[in-house]
Amino acid sequence: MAKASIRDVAKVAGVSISTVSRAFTRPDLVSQKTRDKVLSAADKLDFNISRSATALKTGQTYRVALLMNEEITSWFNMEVFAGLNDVLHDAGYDISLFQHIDTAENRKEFFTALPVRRNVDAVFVNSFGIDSYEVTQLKRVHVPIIGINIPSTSNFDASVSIDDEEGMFMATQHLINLGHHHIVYTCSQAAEGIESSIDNRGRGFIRACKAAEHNHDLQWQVLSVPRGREFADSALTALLALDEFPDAICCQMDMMAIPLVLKLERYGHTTPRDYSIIGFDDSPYADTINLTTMRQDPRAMGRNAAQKALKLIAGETPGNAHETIQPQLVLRGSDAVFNHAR
Amino acid sequence: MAKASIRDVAKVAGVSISTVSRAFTRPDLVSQKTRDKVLSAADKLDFNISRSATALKTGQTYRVALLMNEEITSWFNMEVFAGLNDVLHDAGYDISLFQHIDTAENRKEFFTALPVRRNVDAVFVNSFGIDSYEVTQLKRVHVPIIGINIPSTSNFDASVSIDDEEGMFMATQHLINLGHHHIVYTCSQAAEGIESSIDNRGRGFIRACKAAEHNHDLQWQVLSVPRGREFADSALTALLALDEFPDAICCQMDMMAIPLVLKLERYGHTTPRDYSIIGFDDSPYADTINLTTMRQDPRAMGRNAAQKALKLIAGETPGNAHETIQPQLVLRGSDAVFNHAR
DNA sequence: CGCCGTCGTGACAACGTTTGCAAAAATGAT
DNA sequence: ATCATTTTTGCAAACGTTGTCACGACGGCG
Repeated sequence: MAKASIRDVAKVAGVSISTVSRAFTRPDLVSQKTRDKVLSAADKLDFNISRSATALKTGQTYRVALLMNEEITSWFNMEVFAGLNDVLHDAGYDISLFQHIDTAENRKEFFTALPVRRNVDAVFVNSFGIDSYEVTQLKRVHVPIIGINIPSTSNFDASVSIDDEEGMFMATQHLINLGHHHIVYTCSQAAEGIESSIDNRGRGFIRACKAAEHNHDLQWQVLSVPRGREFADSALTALLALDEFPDAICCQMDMMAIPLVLKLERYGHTTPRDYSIIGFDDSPYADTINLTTMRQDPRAMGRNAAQKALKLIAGETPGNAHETIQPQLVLRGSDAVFNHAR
Repeated sequence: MAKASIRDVAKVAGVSISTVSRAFTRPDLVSQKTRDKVLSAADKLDFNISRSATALKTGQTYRVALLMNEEITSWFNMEVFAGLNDVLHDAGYDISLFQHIDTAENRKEFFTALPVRRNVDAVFVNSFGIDSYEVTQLKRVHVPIIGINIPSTSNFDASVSIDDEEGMFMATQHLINLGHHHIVYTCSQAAEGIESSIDNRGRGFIRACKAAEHNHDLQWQVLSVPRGREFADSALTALLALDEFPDAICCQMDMMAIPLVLKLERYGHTTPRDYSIIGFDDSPYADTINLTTMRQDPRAMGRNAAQKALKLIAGETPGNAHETIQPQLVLRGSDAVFNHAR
């Protein structure tokens, strides 16, 4: 009862096991009448097709792996996951998450043992840098590899990324156009050795500032604080320690910008009255606190990546395998034309 | 090359397939020398044990299902997921998420077809009410069912829940003890037909108020707004429309409290100067905005549930199958003794 | 020197599906 | 009716493992 197989169903329905199999996987190939018999027998016996057996026979596991480095519950990661799930769930796929790629040890172990090998049909690498040895190892799983926000995607079968540098360039330019003279970029330090695509944002900031400093009377600087739980507080302290408080702040991400806005308020710095601030992500609460920010849509990226994966699994080549998406400036209330009167 | 089987490895290593199998699953049973031969052959051939084949043979799928109703990326759900993953990943299990249980249609389909049947070793039901028909159906998967924050858990094999009613009772009592006279409870309306454990919080609020209204000069009311994206804004509007602004607000959840604190500020209501407010969850940013709240630890709940599941899968009975956890009052800065002078 | 226990290994039969091939049944045209 | 199609069905051989059983080698013991 608890474990009926296709054989039992066949017996009860009075047909062969092939017919039962077809009734489930290729219903168009069996007559209406037989299908009904099979289905009701299956219902009676609490039967469903076993995915494991199917996987064994067909070679398709109907699983994919999502590798991630950062905190598993981060807003961005979960949206990507949801996007993948939107597409893959309907296609009959399950997604296994691998978060245990955080420490150097765990990484090493993961890329040596490759536990996903022969157990997934595709691998998604989400938002962390990976060195050439790791890429080489990963290739040994012999399934499509899709990168999401990965610095160097050239080695993967497909990828979708945000244009981090261009996005921050635009954000910075917006601040400059508003007439600000003293802009600081706050970011948390890059992890040792591991390059992340988020680090490109700083480059965009610097490029925009350098491009503008000839024409404008512009003072700019980068404030890099240690990564970890307290990075927003560290940034706050550093900001307040500055000789002169800036008239604009450009944040590496909303998770930096949001606490900053809230806490600076307590020190008498109100936006947009006293300074402009811009975030990056358009994450939850950005809207609530009226934060101007660069929007990226990680869920859409997930869906996009999933579609590419499905194509690759089917043996086709997706149209534009490597896609770069431009983030969009979302104007809200945390920026304003710089008041020269001050 | 891309798909070596245990047979190929056996050939290269010059041993039988049984030995290869044992080298992986019961390494203690094969000699050091043979194991090395096998492992190096496996490495050469890019081989890993196929989970599907193992699952087929052993009857264990090494997968579990996590059913959820609410928005997949909600903080709470993701923390629960992370907690499950903490324990289950190490035990060799993968977690498949089922979010497509949102509309009545999808629910019906899910509980009729039971796609998880024969494909998982356990089912977790996370934070949504489920009617008796659905429970009956779910039982037909014939694997352990573990509830997480489910109103009536009696039908499950195990469960872990927050004591929502008692938690909100405590929160309300705290507000009353602070001397507040006019307390409103803001919540989003319960979904039609589907009872959620979160709805118990309202009962705790009412109970605390009723218990206190004889001794204190207490005025209280429940403000229930339509569910959906805009619920915090609706609550804000309703609050401002009140004849008299309350001196204390009790929120069903942090996601209600946080926007309220931020937006009320703009209307000149500052906490704790003008009113006290208390949340429920201790979600991200609660700390940033200094919100006093009832903390629950969903990640720990996930781990707890996972351990129970592992026991059940192994055929044992977990110690206390049904556990209720008390949330804790986290005192921060959004509450104060009511200033009678006002 | 024979007996027994232990250890390491191999043979082989499952586990529950899918699928190519061929046979049987139903349908249509004459 | 007959024959030519087309639709529906059954047979049987995989797919890649695990686990039971049995066999040989080895060492200790009487």
